[in-house]
Amino acid sequence: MPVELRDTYLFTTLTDPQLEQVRTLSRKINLGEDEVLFECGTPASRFFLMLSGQIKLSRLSMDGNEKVIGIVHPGNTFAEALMFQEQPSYPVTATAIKDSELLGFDNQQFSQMLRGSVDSCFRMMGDMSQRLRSLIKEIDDLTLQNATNRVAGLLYQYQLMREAETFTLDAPKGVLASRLSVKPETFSRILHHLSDKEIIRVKGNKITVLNSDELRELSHEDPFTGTKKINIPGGVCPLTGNKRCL
Amino acid sequence: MPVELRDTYLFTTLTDPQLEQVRTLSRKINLGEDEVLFECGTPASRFFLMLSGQIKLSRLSMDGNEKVIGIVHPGNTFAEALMFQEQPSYPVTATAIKDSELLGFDNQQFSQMLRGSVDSCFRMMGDMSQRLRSLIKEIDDLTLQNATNRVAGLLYQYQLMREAETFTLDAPKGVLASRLSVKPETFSRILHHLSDKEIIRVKGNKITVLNSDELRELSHEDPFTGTKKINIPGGVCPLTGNKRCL
DNA sequence: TCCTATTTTTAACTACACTCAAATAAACCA
DNA sequence: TGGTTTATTTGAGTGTAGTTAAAAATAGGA
Repeated sequence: MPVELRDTYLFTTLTDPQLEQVRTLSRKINLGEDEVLFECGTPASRFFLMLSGQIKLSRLSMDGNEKVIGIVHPGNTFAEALMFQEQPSYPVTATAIKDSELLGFDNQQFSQMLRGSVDSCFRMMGDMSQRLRSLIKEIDDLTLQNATNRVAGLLYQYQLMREAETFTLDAPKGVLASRLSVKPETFSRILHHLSDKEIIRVKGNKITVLNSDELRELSHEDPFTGTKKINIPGGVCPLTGNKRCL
Repeated sequence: MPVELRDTYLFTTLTDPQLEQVRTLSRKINLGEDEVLFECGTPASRFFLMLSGQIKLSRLSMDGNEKVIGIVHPGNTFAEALMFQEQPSYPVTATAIKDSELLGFDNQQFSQMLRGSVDSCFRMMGDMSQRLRSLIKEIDDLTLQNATNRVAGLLYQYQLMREAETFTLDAPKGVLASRLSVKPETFSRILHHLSDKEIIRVKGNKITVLNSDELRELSHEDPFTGTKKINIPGGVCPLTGNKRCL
């Protein structure tokens, strides 16, 4: 199904004329695999809505190591938060990892339109708030969880999203590894290890979850809220009866 | 100097009557050292402005490890982004590490006021955008920089902010260590090591920078923009002539 | 289909930062 | 002031994930 402008989180509160205005501001962009949309450090004048394909957002360290900060899927917008900075520059490089179609929106013009719609401002703020939350979770993962926890967490998320025991990893393992801040070799070893313990079965990029409970346990995620379990002294989550959750 | 409401980033665009309204919504809060303002996972109904003291924002892993996500200083607001979530709950625990005074603002009421001021919405979005950027930098630090780089980065930031070769670490070393996701022992060892190389001199919590260039080099920060240097294939930062920077 | 290029896996080894333990230093309070 | 607690430092040993290298599997093109 094609992505509809009005179904996009950021645009749902717009009136028809506003939506039409937004449509006229947008420019269609096509990217081939491995093509770069923008590079880290360059001035940011547009933000984007994915229509199809897949894009990775990444940073490169001085010694040449790449860290994938995020993977963008159809229906998602990205780089919109930069609109509100003085002299915005992209903090990541965006590279298509599949042939992709997207819409680009001019920051200035969109910002102008936002001024006419407090509702859209609130949408935007909800969106940014969500992103902040997920980045905090990410920092939590990086600092308080080990590599196995993170891999388990990824697989558990896949299982929840696909609502199936068997699913396909939709990005190359190397990219997923970098997303988790783990080397490809380590990622491979961990998958193997989880196989040995009969928690999952791996066949190429197809994964079957054999023991979902154990996987969730390893991922330190809360079953009900789908969020990270964290230890609060004496605290119990009012929703789940589990230890209090984020 | 006491913190003035109208000098606070979030409130500077408010009109006098709006500011007065905000003032009436605020409630003064006093915290003693080690007192907890809110706990991770509890429902969030207010956000805060620091007037004096110091507060740490932290998370606890299942096995009891603490990670300090941030340290809040007078003049800063925190937890305001939660206002825009459906059923907001604090993603961190806030604990005073010095006796502190703050103002609490009711989310509902403040949100209502925001609807009357697009300018303030834009302030808020600028604020959140900034926070997003700093969290991305944080993830960069955690994944692409080693412990020494991070400690050097912290010291370099102190030096820039204080505009002095000699400065005082304003939080216990253990807290700073956790802020950097490093164990206190490792933090201590790295300071010692930097002393040995005559890059800094350490005397209790007083640090003197002896070799600022070397410190900056170790921190991988860009001298001009004050932001992280990252490697972009073939790219040079137009501002600094350095490798392109974030 | 073969051949090449890329990705993934396996294996042996290494190192950075952690753990554990104890000594020292600093802060706190009676 | 002395005595207790807490924070910091130092030392020795360990483990997790990274590095290096090479084999195996997979994908892609002629």
